[in-house]
Amino acid sequence: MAATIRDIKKMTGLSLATVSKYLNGGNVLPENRLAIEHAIEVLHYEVNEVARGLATNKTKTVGVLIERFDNIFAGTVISEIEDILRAHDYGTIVCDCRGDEKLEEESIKFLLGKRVDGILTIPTSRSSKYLQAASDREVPVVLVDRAFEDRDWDSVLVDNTAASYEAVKSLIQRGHRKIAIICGEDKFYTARMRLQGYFKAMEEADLPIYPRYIKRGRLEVEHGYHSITELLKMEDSPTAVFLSNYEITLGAVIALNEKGVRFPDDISIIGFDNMMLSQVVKPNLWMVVQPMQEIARHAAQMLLDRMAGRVPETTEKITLKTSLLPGDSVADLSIKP
Amino acid sequence: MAATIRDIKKMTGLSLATVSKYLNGGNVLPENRLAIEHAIEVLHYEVNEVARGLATNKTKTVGVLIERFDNIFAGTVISEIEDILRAHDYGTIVCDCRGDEKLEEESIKFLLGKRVDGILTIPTSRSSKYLQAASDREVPVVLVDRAFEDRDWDSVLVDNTAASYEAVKSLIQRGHRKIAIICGEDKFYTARMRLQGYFKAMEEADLPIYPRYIKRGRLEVEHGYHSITELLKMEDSPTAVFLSNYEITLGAVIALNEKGVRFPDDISIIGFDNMMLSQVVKPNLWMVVQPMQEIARHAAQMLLDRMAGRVPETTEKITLKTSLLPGDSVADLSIKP
DNA sequence: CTGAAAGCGCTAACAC
DNA sequence: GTGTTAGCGCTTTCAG
Repeated sequence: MAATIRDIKKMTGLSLATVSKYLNGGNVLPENRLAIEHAIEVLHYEVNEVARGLATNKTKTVGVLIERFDNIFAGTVISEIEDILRAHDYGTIVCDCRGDEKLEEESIKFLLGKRVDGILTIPTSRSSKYLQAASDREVPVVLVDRAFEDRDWDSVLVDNTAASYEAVKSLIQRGHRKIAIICGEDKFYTARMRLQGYFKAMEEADLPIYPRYIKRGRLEVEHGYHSITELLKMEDSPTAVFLSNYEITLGAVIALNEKGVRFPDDISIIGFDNMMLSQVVKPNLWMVVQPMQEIARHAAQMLLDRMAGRVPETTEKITLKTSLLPGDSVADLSIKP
Repeated sequence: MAATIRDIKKMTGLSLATVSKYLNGGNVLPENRLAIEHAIEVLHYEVNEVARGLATNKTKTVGVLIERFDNIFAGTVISEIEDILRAHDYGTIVCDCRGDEKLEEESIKFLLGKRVDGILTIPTSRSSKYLQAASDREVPVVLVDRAFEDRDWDSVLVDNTAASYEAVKSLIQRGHRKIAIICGEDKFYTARMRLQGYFKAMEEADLPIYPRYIKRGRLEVEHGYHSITELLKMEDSPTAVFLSNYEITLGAVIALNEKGVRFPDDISIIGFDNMMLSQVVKPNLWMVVQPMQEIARHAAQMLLDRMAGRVPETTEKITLKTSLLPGDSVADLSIKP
């Protein structure tokens, strides 16, 4: 059996309180300090975090709830978050809900049952109701990437509207007028924002908005694949398509490759979220890139602050900027009118 | 404050033992059962897993330690593992060590400090020494994807030698004789095994093995990029290259694209690990594909068994088979001699 | 089947 | 600065 604080009490002749105090960084006479350190060494003592958790009502673990793991955005962000939290001695318990709203709600309950000290989540549901349980127990929650409209929460987001606006604008500047967008369902915050950016850019340039050029659907490879296929089949095909999410981008590229449709010769495209993909594909893709590390850093820090009791008057919303990575997947129509 | 077992004791007039027994699925008089259930409902009672953990010396959490998260293989496997474990009421605490052996050892200590009931790991280090601490405390460990030669551990692997053998053999069958391999450093179990498969296929076909065609290096995009660049620069360039890992594949494809080297016209390639990539790239890549879901399922189940005390006489090693996904990235040299 | 009581390993008053 | 003591919320003997 592992050594306990009592064993080191016996070995040193000190009291539990003194040992505990040492363990928690309190002041102890130098000689006692040495004695304790010696005993710890000899007995291979290590704090039992569970017992400490029961006594302090803190588990030093945080829950991370996301849609799925095998996703470049989530993977990178979590990787970074985990590192930061561990450096602060927090463990990271992960759950993925696979886009299932019911599972998402259950996962919160699950994490709460594990008594996590805080929760970081990239929401799937449209409503924040599933977070109520955490809120009820005063477990701090920080939203990552997506927000809710039914209630404000502490969150770290990117300016999705601007991201999309700039991408579409750069298409317009290169002479494109028939521009399509393949995006997510309206239930996703990010999808709505990105569509808004599209509208803004089109309106600003006085370009007509055709509903047939707006392809809403699930944020999956299939949606990108089928939507771009449909766009290509139209009599009045767009000259450019904005692929407003990673999976969509992947699906669209696969479809173009399969059909032998060349970009930018036959159609121009701008993708989303994965710098690496931009280079793997030939010609290199124009890409909207999110500052994943920064997102992670801010989110982790915000949660750390909340857990430490540093709570601002109102909810805090941090919005970061995306960048637009140029490639060779957009034709410049303005030079040969 | 959240309701405790004592509150429901008060409300029902029953004893702690009875309530506890109910909570743990024991037999209780129907009327008492009802009373307890009512109290639970009213008080919003939920078991405090931390207190339970202290009493039972089980935390119902497992630690997962991997090299990195933003990696298709690890991401997919963990996603699956987490799902299975959660269904059994286990939480998953993740750590990534970023390929740092020291961090890897510390992470085990960290997980042990969190009192996980078991550990699942894709090792980074060459020696299993870092797992000793877990072993000492009799915390079950299951290795995923990579094994050690210094000691046997329970593990779920794939037959890497066969995977590689088949890939290289399929190149040979298509008339290739000058075949290169870009692989990982010898310190990685998987790298050694994959190289062995290459040797086996070459020897079997009586083909000479040139050291200059064997490019060992870090399992990163850069290694793939630079190695294929060097191979192309040789006077006596290989006609085919086996890219024995996902990052290497990515790097090689990027390099080929950048330099305008066409495959399979200028060089044939077979990649590794990501079906999606196979389709994103044009022409479609030949790919060695690992059964990630199966790996995850077996690993999770094995750990669940160990934690439940089902321990076999000797260590258990499960070896799964990979498959070879055909594409258009390999030229058939045998038809135009 | 139920109850009383001890204890898991640690923290946190509170006295000294 | 140190020791005593009383819990944290639950499980688990052992009687009844």
